[in-house]
Amino acid sequence: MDRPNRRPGPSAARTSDVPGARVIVTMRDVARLTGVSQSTVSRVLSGAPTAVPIADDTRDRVVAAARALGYRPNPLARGLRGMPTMLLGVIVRDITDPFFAGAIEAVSLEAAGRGYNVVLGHAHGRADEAIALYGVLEARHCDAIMMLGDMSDQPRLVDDLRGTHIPVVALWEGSKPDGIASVSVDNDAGIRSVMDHLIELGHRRIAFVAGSRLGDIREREEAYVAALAAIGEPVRDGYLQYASNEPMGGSRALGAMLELAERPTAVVASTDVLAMGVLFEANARGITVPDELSVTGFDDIPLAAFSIPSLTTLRMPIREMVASAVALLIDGPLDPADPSAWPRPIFAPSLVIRASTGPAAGA
Amino acid sequence: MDRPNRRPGPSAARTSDVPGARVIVTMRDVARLTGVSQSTVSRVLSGAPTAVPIADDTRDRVVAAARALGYRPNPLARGLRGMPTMLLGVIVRDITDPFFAGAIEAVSLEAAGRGYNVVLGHAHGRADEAIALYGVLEARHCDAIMMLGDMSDQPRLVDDLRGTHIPVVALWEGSKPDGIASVSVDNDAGIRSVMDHLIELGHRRIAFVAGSRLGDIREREEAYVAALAAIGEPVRDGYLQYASNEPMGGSRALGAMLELAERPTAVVASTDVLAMGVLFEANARGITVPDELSVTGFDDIPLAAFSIPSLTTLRMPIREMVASAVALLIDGPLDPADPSAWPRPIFAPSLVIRASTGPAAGA
DNA sequence: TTGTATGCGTTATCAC
DNA sequence: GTGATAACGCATACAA
Repeated sequence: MDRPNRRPGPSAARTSDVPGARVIVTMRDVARLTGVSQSTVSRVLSGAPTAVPIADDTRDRVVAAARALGYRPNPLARGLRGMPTMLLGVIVRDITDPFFAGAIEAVSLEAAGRGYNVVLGHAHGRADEAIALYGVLEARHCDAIMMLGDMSDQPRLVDDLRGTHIPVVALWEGSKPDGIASVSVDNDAGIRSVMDHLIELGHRRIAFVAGSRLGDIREREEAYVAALAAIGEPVRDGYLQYASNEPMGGSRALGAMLELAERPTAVVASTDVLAMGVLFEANARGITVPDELSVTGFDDIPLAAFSIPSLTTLRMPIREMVASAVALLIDGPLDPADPSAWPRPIFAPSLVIRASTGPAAGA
Repeated sequence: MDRPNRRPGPSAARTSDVPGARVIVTMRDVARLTGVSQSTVSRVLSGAPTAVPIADDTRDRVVAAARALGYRPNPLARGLRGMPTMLLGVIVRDITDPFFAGAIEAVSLEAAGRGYNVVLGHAHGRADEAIALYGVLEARHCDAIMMLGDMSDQPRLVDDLRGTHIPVVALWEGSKPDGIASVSVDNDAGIRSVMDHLIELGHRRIAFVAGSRLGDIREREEAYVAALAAIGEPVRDGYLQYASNEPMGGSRALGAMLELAERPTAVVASTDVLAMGVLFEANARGITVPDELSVTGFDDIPLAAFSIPSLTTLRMPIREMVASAVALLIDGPLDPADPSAWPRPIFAPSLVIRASTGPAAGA
């Protein structure tokens, strides 16, 4: 006999206890107070619609007692019994990326609307890998898991996920199939539309800043190369810069580009955060945007409309994508037996033209 | 006999199963395969240092079997037994605030370092209130709870928290005592130091933009008023603007201030996000920062160094504060019996002078 | 050194 | 209508 839990005594949970040291009140406590059996209490309190009819009188008394004692169901016990935990696991690479922060907000909202809570696992960088997430996963303590961003550089994690028995869906992992259901954005269409926009403005010397968000970014990069090829332009030396997804990355990338003999007249950044850095660096070097240099981003983070000048970018349909992912997870037609039949919705971003793009100098 | 869990049969969890439909393997499965009892498996696998000695041979076989079967401990069951869940509950008002995003990152990192995972509860706005957090709290399913930002406009939530039996600490709630342990920042000292900085630069007509982060913001506002009083300046009409904590808020606030007959020469924004909006609006109206207008923020979010011009602000010692809060929670000297003895550490922000502040025009 | 038995708080399956 | 009772997966007091 052992009782690791603090529990002062059998007749605990009196109204006036040591303040701040409230006690765990279980169904048995409620049952004792009501004078019924614990299983009756369960029937009343578990919310199971009407498994069997219950006397109104009994029900009322139980409810009253439960309230009086301050009864709270123990989700651990419920979970152990196989009930849904109403927890949605979310694994994200980087919370500090405003884009993902917005996505988390959207997930959290969508989840709340369905009565779910969000458990956030943070995949900070490669190093910590699955460690930080282990609990969240092997936990199987969430009813479903959502991955935000491409984690394919963490093979162990992806394996773990694939091996789990609860539904998993990946958002923004890029649209390669890897045995995980996914909801993605049409990066190719997005980049094509900014490129078209710039080309229409007369730009030909268009550079690109790739970021560290992996899957999505790679697709954007490829789309950039393809779009350039489509108008018969080469990817000039130094026009394709790789940076970590921070303002500093964009700043450095532009710095490098400005060293070039043939400077670009436009820079397509693969994320808004990078674009912010590009704008900053341009300003620091006395280059006027958009007169001397056009700049575009991707994501349309909240601050994109307030950069100087405001940023032309691609708006991500975050809410729609998140809603779609949550639906997949919860209303879940994700038949484990046939992953090839899983839907893989793809959403289109929309071009938002603001003040950071203009006609090419001398066009 | 009921079994809500999917479990194909006793000898399940074979290596080659239906892919994607893995099975739940328990200690009993491991025990059966090893030929020992479930409790021996528990002793080996639970990691309890050396409750009692175990034969090396047995241990090895158990470990091997566990690995072969892909055994994962069930945290629900562990939790039910009263073991720590290694979960840290974090409740935050607004993830999309880059400051809080950074804080969450810090918490997540600090928690991971101690083997904890983070469960995020999102307190989006007043409306959803405790609802979204209910699970996280009454759950008592986290070992400890951390509140990020002032939630005092959600009295029900705060009550729930105070009534809970696990340690709770509030970060950035402002330093008013309300029966919850807290770690806060010295808003007064912070604002005093920017005000001193501006005053030294010759500014007298200094305006303030208050934001919606409640507790902290109120203190900053009071400090602003006090600092002005200290140099014998009144709070001029329209110099104290209230805005929601978004760039647009700052933008509108500056707009209003520019209508005034006596325009301010400096604007102290209560957060960096607001300051971004102020910078944007100033630029939109052709007002040069810092020549015609000095602008300051509070928080030092990552983008603050990359605004145009880069923002003079107060750096929040996030990591130190978070570490302190986590220590309080986990190494926890939080005696429930005596809340008045709880430590309430206060950290000082440091002034970071960048390009958005300069001498007052005509000084 | 290992096995047996018990209980954590629930839900679900029986009887009554 | 309601009350016993058996699990859920795990950790431990106790016996062997």
